Amino acid sequence: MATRRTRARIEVSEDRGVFMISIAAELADMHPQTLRMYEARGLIAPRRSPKGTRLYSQADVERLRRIQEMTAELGFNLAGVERVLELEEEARRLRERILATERRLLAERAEMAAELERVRALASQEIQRARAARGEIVPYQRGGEIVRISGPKRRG
Amino acid sequence: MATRRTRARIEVSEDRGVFMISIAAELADMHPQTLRMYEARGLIAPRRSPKGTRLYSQADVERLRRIQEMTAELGFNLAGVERVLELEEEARRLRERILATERRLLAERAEMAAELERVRALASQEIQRARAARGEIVPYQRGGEIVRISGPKRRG
DNA sequence: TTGCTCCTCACGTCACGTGAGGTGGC
DNA sequence: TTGCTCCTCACGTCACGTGAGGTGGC
Repeated sequence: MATRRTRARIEVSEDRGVFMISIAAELADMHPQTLRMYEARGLIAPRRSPKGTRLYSQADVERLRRIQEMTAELGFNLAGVERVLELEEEARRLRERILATERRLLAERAEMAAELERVRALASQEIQRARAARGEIVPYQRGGEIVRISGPKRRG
Repeated sequence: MATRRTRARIEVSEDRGVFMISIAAELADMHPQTLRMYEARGLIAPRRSPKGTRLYSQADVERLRRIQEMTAELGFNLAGVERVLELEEEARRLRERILATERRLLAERAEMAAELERVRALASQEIQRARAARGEIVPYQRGGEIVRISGPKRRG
């Protein structure tokens, strides 16, 4: 194998427990004891090593930072933090649902427009066929008539 | 005027200031001083009489009850209460928007179905006209041909 | 005068964060 | 041994609720 010139950044799953409590506390700018307290209150649930040591994931640290922001900067108590986290999650889901519904609206519009186009084309064909019904040859310039969606109907 | 047998319930606008602080406090199950404190913190804004007496509306009392629930039962502090009230309002607006978008989806579907029907009817008419073009009489039973939305096209 | 209003100040309580103290395994 | 982990207990601080105290107008 060739010698590596650049170091690859280690890829770690967001949910994998990788930080022991002292590291997680430092990353979240909290006291380690505070993390234990939050766990006792059910605000955070780090994994444990086989020996019982807490292992915090990237996502855990992210959550801790959000909690830190709410308690230290915004002044919420822990009961409020729990509810706010729930409500923000709910708002996120609602926004997703709005996006999905709006996308569906656009998709159905396109679908219906295509359907209308198809129906118009078919109608045009049928009219051609009806005109040519008795073996007559229909001149090309008279055959381009199209049925319009709306507005006054055109007469040839 | 005839004597009234039944008393009409007095109709009061939701936003009209009608309760003095002692009444509002009793209705919200709070200490009057607590209401003054909440006002100082910007959590509630009762109107004032010309003399300066606070006048709480039905909506104010409703809001106070919600706050009372959040502080006394759920244990939020006031910073949390403020944020939760905001987020609940946001969730309410998002849900409204979902309903509006879904209603619009249904309306557009109906509109497009009607449009398709109109185009099909027009096409049918054109075909009739084409067949009758040279003064021929088109028998009624052959004239009912319709352009189909989808599926294999029918041949007469 | 009584009972309300207005206001400010102060105290008690409780939640929360953190420090201490003692244990155990790399 | 050092420095981490685990745990429980206890204390300091701060927010919040409420009581007290003094004022003023129906």
